[in-house]
Amino acid sequence: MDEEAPQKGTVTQRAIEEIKAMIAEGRLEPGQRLPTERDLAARLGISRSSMREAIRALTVLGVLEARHGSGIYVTALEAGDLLETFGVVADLSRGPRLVELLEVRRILESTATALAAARITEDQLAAVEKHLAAMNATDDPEEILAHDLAFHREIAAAAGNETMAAMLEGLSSRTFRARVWRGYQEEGAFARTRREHAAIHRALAARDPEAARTAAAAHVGEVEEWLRAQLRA
Amino acid sequence: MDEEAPQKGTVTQRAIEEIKAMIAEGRLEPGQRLPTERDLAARLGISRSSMREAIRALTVLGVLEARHGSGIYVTALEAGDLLETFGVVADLSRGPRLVELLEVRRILESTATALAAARITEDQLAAVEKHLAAMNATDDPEEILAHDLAFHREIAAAAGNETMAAMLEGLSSRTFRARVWRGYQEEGAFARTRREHAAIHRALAARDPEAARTAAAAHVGEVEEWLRAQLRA
DNA sequence: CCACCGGAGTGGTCCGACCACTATGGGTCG
DNA sequence: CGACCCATAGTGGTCGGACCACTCCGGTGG
Repeated sequence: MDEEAPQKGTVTQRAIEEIKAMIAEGRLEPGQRLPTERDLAARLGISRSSMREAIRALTVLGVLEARHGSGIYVTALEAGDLLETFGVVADLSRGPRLVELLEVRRILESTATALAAARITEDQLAAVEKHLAAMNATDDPEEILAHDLAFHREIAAAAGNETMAAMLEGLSSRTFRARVWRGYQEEGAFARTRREHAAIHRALAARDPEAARTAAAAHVGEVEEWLRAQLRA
Repeated sequence: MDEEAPQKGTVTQRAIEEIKAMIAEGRLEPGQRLPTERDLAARLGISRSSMREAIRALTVLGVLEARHGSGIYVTALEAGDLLETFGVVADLSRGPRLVELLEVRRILESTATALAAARITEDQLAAVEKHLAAMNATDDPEEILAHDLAFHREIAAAAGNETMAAMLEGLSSRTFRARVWRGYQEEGAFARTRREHAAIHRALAARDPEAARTAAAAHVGEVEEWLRAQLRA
C-alpha cells in the first residue's frame, strides 16, 4: 500500500497539482507558511530543483509568495493576487486578439461604471474628481496616463466587486499604453477623452446607472474603433 | 558599454521579463522555436537551473510550450493558450470571491449569449440543440455536466469573441462542479436548469438578442443567488 | 525505394555545494 | 533592568555538472 507510480506528466507538474490540491482542500490556508523547499521535495520524493520549479510556477500565478531567508507562504488569494497574470495576457495579445480584449473591457467597464453610479460614496466620488482634475491640469502624457488609470481604478473599486476591478486593472495597462501612442497620431484625442471622462463623472455624480453605462461604453468603444481601424490599415 | 548590473529582483525573474520582452517586441513569433535551455542560460549569463525556472513559469502561463526531446516553442498566443490559467484562479477562489467571479460570469455570459443570438449560424444552432437534447436525455450527472458545459461553450463560440469564450470556459469549470453538488441538495434544480436552457435556446432560435441576454443572466443569476444563500448559512 | 536503427541533440531530473538574506536569541552596553 | 547589537542557524536563491528519457534525422541494409 505504498501509493506509487501515478507518474503522469512531469514530476514538477505533479508537484504543482499537489500543492494546488492542498490549498483547494483547505489543508493550506491563505497566509500560512509552507514547509521548506527541502522538506516538500523530500515529502513528494522529488529533487529540490523540481520542487523549486513547481514553487516558481505557483509564484507567478500569484498563489504562493517566496520570501528570501524566511520561507514560502500562501498569498491572501485575493482577486488582485490571482489576476495579476491577467496583465501579462493583455500585454502579449496582439492584432485581433487585442480588439477582443478591448471588447471584453468595454462590457465589464460599462457594467462596473453603472454599478458604481448606484453605489458610490461621497468619499469615493471625491477621489474620482481629484484624478479627473489632475488629469486636466497637466499635459505631461505620463502624468495624464497615471491619473487616467487611477480614475478608472477608483470607479471599478466603487462598483464593489474586487474581482472585476482586478480584471479591469489587467485589461488596462496595455490598452492605455496604446492610447498614448494614439495621442501622438491623432490630434484632438486628448480633448475627446476629456469630454468622455466628464460625461462619466456627470453620470456618477447624478447616480444615474444607465447614463454611466452608456458613457463608459462609448469611452472604451472609442479606443476600440480606433484600434479596429488601425488593424485594417 | 557592457550593460551590466541591472540586478533587480531574482535572476529568474529577470529571465522571465527578458523572454516576455522578446515576444512582446516581436523578436519571437508565435509557434517559433527558442534556443535551447543551455543556450538561453549562457546568453543571459545565468545557470540552466534558473533559466529552467523561468521557462517553467512561462509554460504555466501558456506562453511557452516545452516538447521533450524537441525544443521549446512559443505557443500560438491564442486566447485559449493564455487564459488557461484563468481556470486555476476560479478553482482557488472561495467564499465571497466566488460570488464575484459568478457575477463577472453573469455579465459576460449574458452579453455573449446576446451576441450569439444575433450572429449564430444554422450549423452552430444545430450543435447547441444537440447538446440540449443530449442533456435532457440522460440523468447521469457526469454526462449532464459535460453537455451543459458544451452547450454554453457552443454559444460562447457563436458570439465570435474567442477571448470572451476562453474566459467563460475558465469561469465555468469550478462553477459547474458546484452546481452538481447543488443538485444533490435541492430537488428541482435539474428541472429548473432544463427550463432555463430551453429559454436560452428559444431566444437563440428566434434571433432575439435581448431575450437571450435576459435568459442567460437569469440562468447564471440563479446559481449566483443560491451561492449567496449558501454563504450566509 | 522503403523500413529500420543508431546517434546526436534536446528537455527532464537529480545531486551537492555555496551564496544571500532573515529571524532569533543571547550577550553586552547604557 | 531594559534596549540594543551581533553571531548564528535556517531559509530561499544560484550554480555547475551529471545522467536519464525522448525526439528527430540521416545512414544503412534489405
